[in-house]
Amino acid sequence: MARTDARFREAYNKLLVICDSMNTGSKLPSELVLAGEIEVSRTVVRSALTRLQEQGVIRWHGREKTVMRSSEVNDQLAEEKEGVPPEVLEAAFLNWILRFDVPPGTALNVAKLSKQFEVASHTLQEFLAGLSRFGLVERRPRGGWVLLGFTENFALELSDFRIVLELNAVRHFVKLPAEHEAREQMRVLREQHMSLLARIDQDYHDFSPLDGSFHSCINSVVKNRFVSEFQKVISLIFHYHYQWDKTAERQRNEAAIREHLQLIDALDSGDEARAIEAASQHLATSKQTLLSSLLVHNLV
Amino acid sequence: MARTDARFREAYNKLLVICDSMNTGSKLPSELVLAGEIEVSRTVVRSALTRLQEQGVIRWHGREKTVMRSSEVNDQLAEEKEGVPPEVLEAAFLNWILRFDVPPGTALNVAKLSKQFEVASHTLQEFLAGLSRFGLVERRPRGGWVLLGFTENFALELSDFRIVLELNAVRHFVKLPAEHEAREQMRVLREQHMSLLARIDQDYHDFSPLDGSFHSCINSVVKNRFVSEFQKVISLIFHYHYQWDKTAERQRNEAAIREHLQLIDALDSGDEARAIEAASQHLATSKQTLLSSLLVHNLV
DNA sequence: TGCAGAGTATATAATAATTAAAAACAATTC
DNA sequence: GAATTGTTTTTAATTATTATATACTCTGCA
Repeated sequence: MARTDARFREAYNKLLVICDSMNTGSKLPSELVLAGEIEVSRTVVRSALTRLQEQGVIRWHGREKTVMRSSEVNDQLAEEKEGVPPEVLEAAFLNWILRFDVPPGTALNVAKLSKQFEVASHTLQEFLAGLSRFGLVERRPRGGWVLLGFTENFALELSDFRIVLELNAVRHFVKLPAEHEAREQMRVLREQHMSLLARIDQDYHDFSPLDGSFHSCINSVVKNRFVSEFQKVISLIFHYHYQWDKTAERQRNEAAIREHLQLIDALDSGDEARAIEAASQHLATSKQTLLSSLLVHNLV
Repeated sequence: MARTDARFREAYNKLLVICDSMNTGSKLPSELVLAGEIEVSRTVVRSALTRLQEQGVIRWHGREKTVMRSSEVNDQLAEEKEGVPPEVLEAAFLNWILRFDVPPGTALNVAKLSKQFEVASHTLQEFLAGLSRFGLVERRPRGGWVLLGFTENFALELSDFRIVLELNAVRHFVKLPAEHEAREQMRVLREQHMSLLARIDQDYHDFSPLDGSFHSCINSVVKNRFVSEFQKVISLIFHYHYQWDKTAERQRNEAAIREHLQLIDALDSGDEARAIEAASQHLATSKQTLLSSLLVHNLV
């Protein structure tokens, strides 16, 4: 077999529905109209029509396509489930590495991984090629891939890069007018931080999503495809690691909230130097947390 | 045929040489030793040995491999040429886009392009997957790729990102001790700039490589895999565009040299604010040049 | 018995071949 | 002559095949 005929099956079933919606004896529209309706090419419509004629649902002669009977349940062709979208694959892959603590230097087996993540092997191949741009995996001379990160160095460089990007975002942020959307959002975030701080003893687990919203709000002011692409990977990695290292989670989160509030105030004041100072402070803490979580993990 | 047997052919030819270096009647070493010597797996050695026996060059029985005759010219198997290394592919691809002015939105045909660049189609596939991380190409829903850049927006975002990275590098650079390798290099670059400035009227073409060395010297102080990866693409794109826009090249280059010298002095002084100021100035000019070169080109 | 090397089986990844789908083109009908 | 259908060509996704790598078993000798 070559590729699957999922597209054909889907088109066939949709055509059945169209036939049912019409009275027996009436004529179907032209191939082009049907193709437009089902959103496939004429070729697929034609092969579906051929099958319909074989099944006796229609009589097809020249440009006359007459509906002969309404469809039955077993006329339907079984449709296969859709493939996994790339973002899900990315999350699943990173999750796998972090959760099962896959060591750096591990050889990645494309065939095995593609089964594990339930994607076509060439999809995974492409995904790895993309990741190799981030230095997370590397192609071996004659076939195969190796996982390079998360070494301490990788975490260090990632953190440093994050700091560069986020300080840049802060510089943009302080220059925004008060009525800007992001400023609005930040005021809401400020309230949420205050609220969480008041009930930190019980609800310190709620910090992780708040942290995510906070940082993505800051970064949202930089409209840059390169930055966004990186931000996606960075936030995933930080997110997973935070979930991981449970030591002193309450204190850690409380301290982070206070740092966030300081930064929010600084951003509000429009004082760039102060904002950079507050952001640097917080990002340095974040970096330290990531590194120590790696260290703790490697000791286990 | 499936994959090429280049590896086998190479091994076979190397084995012929080894046989020739021994006297007729003497015994070859073990399979494992031969494999180690030729740097292939035992499997390949064994299939080569089988072929050698078929050709009557050796007699092989159990662990006895006796050399029967010395090789003739037509015993040699023709070896195919090596594939294209990935950096060359990257350069060739960008070159193609920029030189032939491939418009944004162009559908990329993997089969055709892989022939054009003389690489395996899956090599190109992987390469495109990598580029998609930079937002230069995009996968279409059902197969195929589209070229997204170089639109004006792409150039803008690229320039902005470059500015972020390079200002960060400058911040690192000013903190370096006087005896640091990069400082040393910068002193040499300063001389080269002065020298070129003196003979700018004739030799203004020589600026492009000097510009490349200058910027890569600055960026070399940031040891970060993410930064380096981006820098590679960025410098390629800027390089190509500069070669392109020939309007006022002499004046443009002279002005750039003066800006470089200002930045070198500022870096030398260790005054961060001054260095950032000089770098911003130069990078802004650079950005403008890139944008106007795009504009000029689109008018043609 | 231990071990070095030979033989065998299985796994993996690169590529060719195949096929579904799309698009381009030509022919036909109203 | 416009719309529609029939046919051919092109394209890329996926499978099948094969070269290569590796893991494992077997054998002969010290």
